Amino acid sequence: MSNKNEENTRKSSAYSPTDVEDRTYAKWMDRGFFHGDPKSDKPPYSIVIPPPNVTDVLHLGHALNNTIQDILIRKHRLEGYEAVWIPGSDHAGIATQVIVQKKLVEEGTTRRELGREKFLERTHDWANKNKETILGQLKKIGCSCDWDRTRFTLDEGLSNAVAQVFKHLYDKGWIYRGHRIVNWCPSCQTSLSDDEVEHKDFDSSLWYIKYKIKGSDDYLTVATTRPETMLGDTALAVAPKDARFKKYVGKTVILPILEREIPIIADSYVDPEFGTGVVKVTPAHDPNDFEIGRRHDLEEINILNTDGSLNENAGKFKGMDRYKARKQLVEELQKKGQLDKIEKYELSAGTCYRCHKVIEPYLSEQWFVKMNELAQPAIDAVKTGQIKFHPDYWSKTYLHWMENIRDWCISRQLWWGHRIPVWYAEDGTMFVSVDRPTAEACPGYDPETLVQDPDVLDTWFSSWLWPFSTMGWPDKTEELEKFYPTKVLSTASEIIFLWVARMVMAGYEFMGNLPFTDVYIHGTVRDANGIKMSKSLGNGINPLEIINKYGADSLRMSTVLATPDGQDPWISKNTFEIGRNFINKLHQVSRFVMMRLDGRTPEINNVNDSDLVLFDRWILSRLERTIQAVDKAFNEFKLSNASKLLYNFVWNDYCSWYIELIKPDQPGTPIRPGSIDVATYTLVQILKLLHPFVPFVTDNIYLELLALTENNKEETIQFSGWPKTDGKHIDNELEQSLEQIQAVVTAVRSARSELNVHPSKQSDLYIRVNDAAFGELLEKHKDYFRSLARVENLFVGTEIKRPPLSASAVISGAEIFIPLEGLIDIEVEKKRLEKELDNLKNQLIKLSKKLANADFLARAPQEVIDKEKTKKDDYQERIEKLNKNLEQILGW
RNA sequence: GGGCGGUUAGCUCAGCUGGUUAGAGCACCUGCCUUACACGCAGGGGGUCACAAGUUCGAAUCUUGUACCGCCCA
Repeated sequence: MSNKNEENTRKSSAYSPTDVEDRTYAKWMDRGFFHGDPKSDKPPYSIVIPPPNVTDVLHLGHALNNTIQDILIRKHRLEGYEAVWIPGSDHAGIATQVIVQKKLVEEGTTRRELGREKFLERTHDWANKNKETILGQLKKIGCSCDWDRTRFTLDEGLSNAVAQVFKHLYDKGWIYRGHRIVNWCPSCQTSLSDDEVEHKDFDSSLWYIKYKIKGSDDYLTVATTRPETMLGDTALAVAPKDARFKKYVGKTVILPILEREIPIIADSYVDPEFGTGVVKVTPAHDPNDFEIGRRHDLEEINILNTDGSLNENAGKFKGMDRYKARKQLVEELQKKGQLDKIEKYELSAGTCYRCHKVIEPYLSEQWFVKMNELAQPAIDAVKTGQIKFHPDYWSKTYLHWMENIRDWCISRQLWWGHRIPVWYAEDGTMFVSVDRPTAEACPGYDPETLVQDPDVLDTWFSSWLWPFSTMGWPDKTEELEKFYPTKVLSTASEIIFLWVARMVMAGYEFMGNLPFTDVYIHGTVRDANGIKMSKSLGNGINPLEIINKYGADSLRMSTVLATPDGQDPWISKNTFEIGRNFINKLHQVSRFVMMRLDGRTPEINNVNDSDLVLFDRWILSRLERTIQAVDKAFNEFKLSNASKLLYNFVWNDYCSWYIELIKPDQPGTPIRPGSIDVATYTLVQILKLLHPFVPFVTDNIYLELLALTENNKEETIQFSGWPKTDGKHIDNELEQSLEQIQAVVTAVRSARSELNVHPSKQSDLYIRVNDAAFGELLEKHKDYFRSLARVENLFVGTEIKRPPLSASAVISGAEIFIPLEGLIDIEVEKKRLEKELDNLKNQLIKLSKKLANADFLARAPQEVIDKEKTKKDDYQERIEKLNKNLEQILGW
């Protein structure tokens, strides 16, 4: 078998995409086809790319996401919109800085040794290199981005936008600086916003620590998941109404080990049901304790250094890592008899979304954005349907977050990013300014002595401006005028909060309008076992590897076909064979059509309705139906559906039936002119419909066809117009007629195959029809379907007699006989008919029961009852005929 | 603990405004290098639609509950 395959591959004319695709893309770029012109009269259609992080090489998730966007862009470009897709990349603050820092360590240095300026130079170099690679990869996929508009979140223009926004919000009182508990990543050594924290479950313990009450031998026992934070305790708290502890409130306990004296307080935050009913209060290391601390005016003792080690407030544990300190501290408590017990406990702890290490709640000075007022218009936009999510259920997730929104911590203790536009004088006076304040802006101070805030802003503080900052905001550009708001934002669900929601808020606040009207949320790519593809697991598939092997068109088509709308696709390497096979099919059928033009000029845009036979009208009907269905799928953002509709239309209707039907009986004879015209016209429509999905192969075939016409100035399919349909070719009756013919063909094929008749053997065919009209239909078109059923002579009529030693088949409205003297095996034929008979009898029993049910007859709509009755009659008739045929066989 | 998805053929998925003999691709079996395509053609086998109860003349489709898988939030 494998030898045979190799042989076939060798002499195969299979489509080979790799050479075609690079050449084609270069031409598209050269001609500037992707440029969106703000001066154009065409209606605008714009998308901004979710900027890939400069740390990311392209993975299948990007391939999917960007294929979706390219499909939408190309579809609308075809439709006559002025389409623009703005590309770019994100500086990815923490992620990038962490990687570059690691490299420095490998080189035996650190960022602090290098200094801020040098470090930023290094990082820019590294980012630039990656940017090139990533954008190059998008080009390989075929993305039709407007590359002249490529932006980077740390661009001068975008940086200016960021500073403007900061000042705007500060002036409005919506940005403030505060001493708050934030999420601290000791590994990345920066704060994180709540949304950058991922909760994970860990097997951990609950430690029960005994605190001795001053001036008594009593102890209060406290359960904690982080015993080392005890060192920062400044109170114990109980529920105000808890009778067990009422007598202790107001007294003090001695903090074990450090021997500090701390008060016992009552606070309604404490849940008397949880643990022992007594909690330790560590205002500097727990957000709830922080609140309690503020209410009771407690001291806030920070015990951690920025790297997660303990500081001087931790006494003898100073300098020790948090986990090492925990172990020693627990041992010591045990020795002192102050550890009551240890219980197993499943702990849900926050981890850093970049390095995945456990974060620490940490008290520090940070910048925050007040979100409540920003959120309101963004909530309304989704509630009123101005912005729609696809699938719709994501709007619930979005609204839930928005309605419970919390202030956004935007400062990061990093170097890589937009520096916070705030300057301080020595006396602590603060100036918020887009650039270093001028002398007028800081009266009484020398601007040169002002020191800028050392921190940078959250990466997302630049990303949330992306839909308009990329178009030149805050300047009033013609791009903004033409292309804002954008149409669709396509992304995975992970960044609905981090990014999508914030863009909506920024859109309303700074542009006074929504940033996009539709949010398309696609699934997350998983491997063949359903595991999320990730770098660390090494189960990812490199899109470039797939492109090299199968071509970008295959990658795109396969990915879209395999991605159920709204669900996670499971993709393995052979998923891509589907696309490859399909593209080859398209290539082959195009070759066939062009070969069979026989010098005719191909029909590109119109078809002459006056010279059509049944099959021609049928494929046109199917075509229009498909166009309508595809349009509907696009309107509903069901791209996978659209791709499947096209796949089926091309493979089944067009290739398997239509092309086979128009092939002449005799090899070498030209195809009927009317039919070859319909074949080329339909092919062109197929190419247009498929172009968004498989841009390379369709553009090339289109141009090959065009080259055969006189009107061959067009250089690409991209602006050639999206197929339109007024439905005038749609004809139900016609489609039914063809289904009848297909039923005959299938019945003959099935009988022959089951009787093991060699495909090359031709045979006669006798068809006894119930009514003359069906007979006429078959008679009239017999030349067309003869070859499909390997028929030599065809006899049709209502009075046809069964020839001796013939195989038979019964379909609705007709009996089919195939004389097979010498070939027919009576036993096999008998079994065949019996099987079919069984099948029908079972169906008939079910139907009869249904029709005997008085309730059914009384309550079901008449239409349904009639349908069932007709069906019953049909089954009964076929059973009778089958019985008769079977009897005849037994007589042979 | 709360919310959202999912559970249909060996695998990945359609079908879900209730009425079809429950479909497709891959895989499998049989035959075929048939005038584009073996990355192909033709034929075939394979599913009590997770489970339970309910609504209904009728449920894969609607309701409720249960189980399991996944995601998000706390």
